[in-house]
Amino acid sequence: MSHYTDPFRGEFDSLEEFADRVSDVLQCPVTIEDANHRLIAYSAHDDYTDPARTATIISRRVPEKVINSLWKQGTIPALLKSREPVRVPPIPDVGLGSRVAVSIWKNDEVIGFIWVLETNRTLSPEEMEWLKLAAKTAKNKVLQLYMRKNKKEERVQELFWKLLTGHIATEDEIRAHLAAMQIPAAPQFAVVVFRFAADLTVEMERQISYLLQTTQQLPLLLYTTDGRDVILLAAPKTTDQPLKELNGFIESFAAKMKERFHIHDVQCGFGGVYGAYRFIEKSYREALAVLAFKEKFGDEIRSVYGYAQLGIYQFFDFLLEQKRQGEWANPALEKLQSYDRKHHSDLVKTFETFFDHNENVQETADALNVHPNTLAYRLKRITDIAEIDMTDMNQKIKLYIDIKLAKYEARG
Amino acid sequence: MSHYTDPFRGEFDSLEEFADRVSDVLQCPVTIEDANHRLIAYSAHDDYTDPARTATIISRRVPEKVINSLWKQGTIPALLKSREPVRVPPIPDVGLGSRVAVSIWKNDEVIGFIWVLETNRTLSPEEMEWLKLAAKTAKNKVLQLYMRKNKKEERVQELFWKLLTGHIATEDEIRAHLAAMQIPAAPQFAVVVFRFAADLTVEMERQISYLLQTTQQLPLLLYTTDGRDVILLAAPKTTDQPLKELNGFIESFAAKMKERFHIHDVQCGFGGVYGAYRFIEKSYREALAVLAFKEKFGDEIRSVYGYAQLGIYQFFDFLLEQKRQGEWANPALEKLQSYDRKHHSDLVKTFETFFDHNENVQETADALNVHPNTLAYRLKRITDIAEIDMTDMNQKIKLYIDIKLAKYEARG
DNA sequence: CCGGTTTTTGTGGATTTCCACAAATTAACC
DNA sequence: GGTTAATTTGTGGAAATCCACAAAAACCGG
Repeated sequence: MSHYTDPFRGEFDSLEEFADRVSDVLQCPVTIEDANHRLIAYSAHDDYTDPARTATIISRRVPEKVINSLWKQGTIPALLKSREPVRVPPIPDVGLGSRVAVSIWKNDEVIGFIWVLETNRTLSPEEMEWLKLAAKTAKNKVLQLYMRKNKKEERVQELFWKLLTGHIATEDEIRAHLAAMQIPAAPQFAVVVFRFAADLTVEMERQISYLLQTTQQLPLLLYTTDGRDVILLAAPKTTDQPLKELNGFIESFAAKMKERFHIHDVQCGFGGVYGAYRFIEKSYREALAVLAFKEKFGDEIRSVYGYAQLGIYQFFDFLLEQKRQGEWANPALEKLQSYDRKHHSDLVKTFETFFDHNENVQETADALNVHPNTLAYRLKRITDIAEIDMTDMNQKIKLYIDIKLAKYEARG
Repeated sequence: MSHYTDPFRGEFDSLEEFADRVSDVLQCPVTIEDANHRLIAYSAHDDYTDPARTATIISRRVPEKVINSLWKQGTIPALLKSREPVRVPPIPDVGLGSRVAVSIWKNDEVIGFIWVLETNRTLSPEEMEWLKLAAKTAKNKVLQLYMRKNKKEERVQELFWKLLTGHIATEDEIRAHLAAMQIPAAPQFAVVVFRFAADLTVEMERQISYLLQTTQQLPLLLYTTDGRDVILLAAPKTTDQPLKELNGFIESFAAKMKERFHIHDVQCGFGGVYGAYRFIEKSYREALAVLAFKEKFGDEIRSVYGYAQLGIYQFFDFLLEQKRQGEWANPALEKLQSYDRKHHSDLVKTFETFFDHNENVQETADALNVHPNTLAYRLKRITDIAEIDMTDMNQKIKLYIDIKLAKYEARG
């Protein structure tokens, strides 16, 4: 094929026009997406599209489950690796018919995709080459869009930082700014922070951004990064169980980071869920607090992400301060500790573990590798030595808190 | 009988001498006690005494169990009412042989007792009259002792107040003062405060003092009063389970106040058990804190006396302060509360009660008058509405604390 | 007042806890 | 090194919890 026969020569006013042209050439419906699978353009005069394409056009983004399938099935990894068109077998589960795709490149980076739906025909090898050519031709247009988006993105990030640091005071002012940036209002939201093992590289940032953009579990209003942190403003859809939603999102995000990009070691915390924008700063501080605690109490609160689930740790900073200045003694704990030292026993740890496991005898015994009766014996011993009443939740709680607080202090 | 034949005429150098004289006249062992059953004097040249008397002389006070028997059996009440001698049948349980007793009066107040042990004889009516006369004669001598004791008592009380208010700084200085007042050293102690319904009357003060003086459950180093408070420095004998000892003492004190003097409505609190005198002030403050909490959380901590048993309430003042200045929100609690308001339900109370009863299903269901399954249902409801995980002690504790804290704030 | 939802109570059975007692093992102290 | 005390493990039966399912009863919005 020579460039003399290039069917995509000439000027195109818009990407829509270009999509139509490609569609004309290949006699198939065509969709153009950016690197994050957001719809950029699509060919209009098609008689047939599959459900996946319809959904993509309606919501202006590829449905997440479709993206997931394409990842699992290997199409997207292939597109990210090679500039060659890739044929995608149908995936009826997600309403995806047979299609051919190619990635759009700028230097070494993929900045978009062209999808061709093979409705009632199969592309010939020559047509596949044309498609490749189309991808090259699309590059500049897509890039312009990219630049515009990036500019906007920068302004949005600046706004986000102002919110995170509490530099915009009134609710109305915040609303005005957000509206100006086309950021939709949300009845409630929380700041989510992902913290990686090391400072983010450009490559990682792209991968993260990709994951976040393609996530549809819950709307993400704002996004920025800071050193090794990725900071989001997430808006749970239900007022009913927002925490559940956030937890689900975080776990799936972490799972995907691992699966697709082999990045482990992602910590995460999110602050309180609030309904007024002026609490963004607070939610951010809380998210950071969660991360700080996770560093100190790694084991205990591994599966905790939300500030609300931090439970008693929420006021540990206060308590510690109190403990340090005042004479905060817990004779019960001291007695147990001195007993442990003297008899090389593990009463404190036993009690702590017992509570860590929700006072469940079986679980605790397993965790400590002892017989349930041993546990019972030790607990009875604790009641005697520490003079605490195991039927009095109040006293038990106090001891538990003091144990954890001592740990916190030691690691402080 | 005329006063011409008064066998107790003349001067006596000491009460010992007088006791011997009475013993000579009545041909029986004689013991003289003050109003609080402390030994003042006893006749020396007796061939036989019963175990109760021996014990009294050895420890310079009547054993508590003997006093208890004499109260139960009616002797002491009788002596406190009438100036007539009273015959006491033997009480073998406490080693008490048959005896005759008479009270020593000053105006309308009993200031002491004379006990005559009927070893191998029974006093004749005439001898009973002599005994009555002896009581009259003893009055002045006993009174002198009383005055001296009161003077000393005043100085001791002054010292106690200095300790309670932290006006003596160094440990050595405190030790010196206590030694000068003949107050024995103790390895550990706590400040105990009894609070009565109204300001103490002279009469009540005497009764309280009587009870405290005759208590031998644990040594009381210092004693004073303040409005409706009686303040003690108590020294538990065992370092092992001092709290148990203190609790026992308090409960028996309250029981006796009720039984013997029909005084109910005695609140009590005691501070931490410390080993250094400079902590007396702290222990006192803690005791007062316990009483303050008991006023607000009457039901919940009815059976709590010790600061150590206050558990989480210990840091409630502090938390409340935080809550009031910062924005301390618990979305979980708020959701529950709003649900309760909307549906006229009792989820918050249910959870609170559940924890008050140590997460015991049966007990809680009884306390709330509902079926155990109802309780289970409500708890499940709570997990959904408040989005808290009932298998996570940490979150449960946080909610519990916030519930109690809200209560505390409301009553603050 | 009706129809659907929420709440309460009931039943039964598998599982767990609780308790008391005892044997076996370990630690501690002359 | 031997003896006592402390700790761990085992056994068995009564009691309590947990769970699923279902029938009442109460509540609510139209």
